[in-house]
Amino acid sequence: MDVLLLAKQQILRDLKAAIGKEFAPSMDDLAPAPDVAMGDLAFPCFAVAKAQGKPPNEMASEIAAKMNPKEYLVDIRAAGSYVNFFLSNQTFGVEVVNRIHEEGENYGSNDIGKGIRVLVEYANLNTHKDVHVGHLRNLFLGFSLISLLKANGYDVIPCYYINDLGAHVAACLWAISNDRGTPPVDATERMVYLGAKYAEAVKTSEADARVKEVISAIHRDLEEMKGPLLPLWQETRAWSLEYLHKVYDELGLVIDRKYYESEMIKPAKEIIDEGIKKGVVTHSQGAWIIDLETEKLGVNLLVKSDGTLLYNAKDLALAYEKESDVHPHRNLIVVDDRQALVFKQLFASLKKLGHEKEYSHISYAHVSMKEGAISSRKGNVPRYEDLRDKLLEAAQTSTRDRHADWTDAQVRDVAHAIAFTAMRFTMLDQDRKKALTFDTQKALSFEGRTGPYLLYTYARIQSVRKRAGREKIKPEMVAALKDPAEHALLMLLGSYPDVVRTAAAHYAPELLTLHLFTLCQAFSDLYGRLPIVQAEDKDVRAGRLALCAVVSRVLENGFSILGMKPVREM
RNA sequence: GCACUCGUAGCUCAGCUGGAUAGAGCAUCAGCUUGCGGAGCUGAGGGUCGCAGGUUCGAAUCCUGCCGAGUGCACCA
Repeated sequence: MDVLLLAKQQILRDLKAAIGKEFAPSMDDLAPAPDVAMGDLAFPCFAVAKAQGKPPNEMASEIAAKMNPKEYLVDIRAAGSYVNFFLSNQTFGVEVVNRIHEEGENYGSNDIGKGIRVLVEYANLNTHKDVHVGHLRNLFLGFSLISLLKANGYDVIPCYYINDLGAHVAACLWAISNDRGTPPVDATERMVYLGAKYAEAVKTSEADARVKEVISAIHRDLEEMKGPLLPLWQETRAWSLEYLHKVYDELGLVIDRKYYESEMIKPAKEIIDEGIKKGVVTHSQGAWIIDLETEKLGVNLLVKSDGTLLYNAKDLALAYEKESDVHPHRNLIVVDDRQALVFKQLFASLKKLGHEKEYSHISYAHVSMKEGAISSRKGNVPRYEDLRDKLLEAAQTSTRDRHADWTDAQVRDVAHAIAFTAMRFTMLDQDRKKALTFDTQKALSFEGRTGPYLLYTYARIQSVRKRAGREKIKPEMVAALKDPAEHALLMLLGSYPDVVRTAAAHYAPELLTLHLFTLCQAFSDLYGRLPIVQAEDKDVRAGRLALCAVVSRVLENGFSILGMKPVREM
């Protein structure tokens, strides 16, 4: 049970007793106080004052005078038009620390989503294309949403949908088939090669309509699984999938089900045929469409006039496949916001076809590099691997500088954790609807509000605990703590379950990164000013060590949701 | 032109469904180490919350209009 929630319930009960029956308590009535010195939770008296025809500040004094601090509360004070409540370290603090100590890795989890199956589609990369930094936002966002939903008790099934057969593949194969050179063997070089060939094909076909015709014919052949380039498709597809899986593994992504666009062609055609019979799919300008003008969504173009299927058509099939495979209560699709209209069209089209299920497009804005825009048509695309290697190198250098005595393996492991944490944190620590500017210099600096800062704080805590020796943790000793920094820490620890809840409800992992950062700042404040192992008072020392243990635990739990791996030393 | 998203400090961003003096990181300046890890901590300067109305006891937050930026709008994915 969430201790903060219990405390809020108590305050609302007490408020009702003090105000009277006309007051209908709601969790929204309690706001956080602006400053720890003013209290922990605040009740604004404006509404009640108005109802009783009294000035709000008088109302606040009156209510405060009627209330007595007990149970979770240590003090109640009127301040202006607010009644401020101070939570007690003796009761609230001890209980929070006890809960964390007892629940361990489950602290922060709840079962709100029990029995609700959610299918999360993400990591929809393409074959025959390289992975670049923009994709990372999708991968990390998807991963953290999956673990957030799991932490809230949902039955989560992650899947990906890979486009292994589309116009881009046909174009790429055309360029390769014209290439007299020998394709590279190295996995990375192969991806760069495929990307270059694709860019070449786009350039040529834009200038020459005949080339466009040839590529279109290749596409038609592939859809029917025939033609001279089929073996090349199979081979290059295998290169790509091998590479993509290497990336997914490296990033620790979880994927339970795998869908491929090449498998959607047949079912898509069947759905279209059925749609034609129903009169939902109609012929227009040589193409097959679903008219969504009445929904103000334009037209959903399914089949091009050259007879090949568009991505929109195959998405219809995917929806049917996912439904029959998994029977989810809710579908989340993590795709960037440029496809917002496409998804609105998809959902409206499904509805017209009689497929009414719950779908949400979890959109996010694009990633740009501070150094310049990302464009797949240009050669300056920041490749995922290039960024990763740059980060790894920087992390190795700084780790080596700090630990001349470490083995190469030690340095490598820690540098790996630091580099990947830096990447993940940067990609997640922002509202997903806002365009993200990835600043390599900033990411490499590892200072301030960054993943490495959180890791560093965690490592310092481990160091303190190691120094303290193997002492039994005594949660009840936090009752002895008097400093505002210690109290602030208890509040942050107590509100962690609420953050896990809210972050999942809003599909907003940045609420979690923010909370963890704030927790680290609060700990650093305490660490800088107050002795822990060397505290003179035995109880205070035990209380602070208990705090170290539970802060450490909450950081681990948060890291785990975000996919960040803490290190004990760095 | 229409639609969606965004406009908060020099820069990058918080500010959850309206609540007290709008916060953090970076950058700038000034400090802190014979102390548990300085990838840290403390302090200072820096804001007409794009603009104008409206709703409300109360608006960065909700509504309307305008301005600006990004993205999308039939054969790319």
